[in-house]
Amino acid sequence: MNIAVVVVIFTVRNGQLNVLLIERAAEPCRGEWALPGGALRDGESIHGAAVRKLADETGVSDVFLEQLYTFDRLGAGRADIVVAYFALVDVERTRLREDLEWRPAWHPIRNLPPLAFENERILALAEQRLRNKLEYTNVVYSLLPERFTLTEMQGVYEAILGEPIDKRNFRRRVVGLGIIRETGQTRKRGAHRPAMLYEFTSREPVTL
Amino acid sequence: MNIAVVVVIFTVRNGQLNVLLIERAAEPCRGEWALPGGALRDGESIHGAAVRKLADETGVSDVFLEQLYTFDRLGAGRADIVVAYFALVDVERTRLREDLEWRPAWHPIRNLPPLAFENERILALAEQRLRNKLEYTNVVYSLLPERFTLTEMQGVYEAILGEPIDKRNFRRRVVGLGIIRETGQTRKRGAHRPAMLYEFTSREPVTL
DNA sequence: CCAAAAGTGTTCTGACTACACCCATGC
DNA sequence: GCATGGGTGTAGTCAGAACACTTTTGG
Repeated sequence: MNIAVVVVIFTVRNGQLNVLLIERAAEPCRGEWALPGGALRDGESIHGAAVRKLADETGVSDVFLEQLYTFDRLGAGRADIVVAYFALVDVERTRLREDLEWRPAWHPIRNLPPLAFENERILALAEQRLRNKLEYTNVVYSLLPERFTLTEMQGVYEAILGEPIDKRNFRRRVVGLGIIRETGQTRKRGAHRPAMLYEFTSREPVTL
Repeated sequence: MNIAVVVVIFTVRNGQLNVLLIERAAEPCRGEWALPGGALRDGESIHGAAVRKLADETGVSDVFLEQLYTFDRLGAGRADIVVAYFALVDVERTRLREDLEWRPAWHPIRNLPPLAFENERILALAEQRLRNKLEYTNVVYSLLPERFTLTEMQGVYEAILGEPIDKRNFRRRVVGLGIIRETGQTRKRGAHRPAMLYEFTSREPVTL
């Protein structure tokens, strides 16, 4: 039996939800795009393999990473069983590999190229799970830098949910839930009024 | 790589949440109890294996069955990877095998024997998932017969959530959500007023 | 003075909670 | 007539949704 791990790595970039894909340089499906992944190494746990893959592709490791679902018989893939994980990263912290052979690149989830190995199924499930988790957990911490403005945070929610949110209701909710707190510092950016900087009260996943 | 499937089969019996366990007749862990499961057969999908295991042990097949989580390195088990499923059955429809070698039996979840292969971890996750699903899906359909009284349905909720529920609020909620409808028929049982029989509007899992 | 983003309150509605009594039946 | 479970209504509270204007800043 052949087991592989794939990782759906999400980020928010330019106000859009993006996912990391890799252009396959080898057969099968050369030239198509696919989620980063690969076989388990000897003695490696599945979670360990997901952590490794994530770090390989983005250089980050202390982020939200969770098992998503286990598939079998995906397309014409080599693996019989594929354990999918999903991760959330702040795009500013990532350094993508500049590999000629296996090019990684961010793709807006609303405008994907054709994918290999039925990766669409995995992505659809991951996106749905992400949307759900936004509502009842603090996972958004993993998509933002240490300090951020409420407007930036709201932008992340809007990018993922795909619809505008009322500013005042949003502020009330997130502050009221206690997932963030004021730092007391402000940031000026361009010709704007300075904005209060916030931080997360917890950088571990918490169910609200 | 060695892959196994296990199935957490829940039912409600005597007002308590129960799970189906099997006493192991073979090494390793002979004499301990464990969740039903086993290796994948040749050419079988993981979902197919879960369906087969469920049918083997209970005789039912048209019930709620969903993938739960994928574990690795569980205890001293034979399999490297264990894909866990969970199922909900109406105890009245089941026929347990009367096997001398592999005795299956219902166990109240609040009073379990020692389990093999860290099956406690799987059970804890399954129970939590079940409680969550009760709140936002109609999965309870799979724990009740075709026709039932509201009191019976409420008893199932109370058994799973482990706390009493107000009768009037419960009725308002489930009827208001539209997950059940009146059949127009009533049932008399003992020295009681006849009770309206209800049925589920859908016997497929539905997210509310 | 203008453009751009930050910040701020109130009202309405629907959902959930808590709570107590009468009814139909079989024995 | 009594024990058993079936059935019903109301008031209070809270969370979420809708909604528009003023402030600070840099250019």
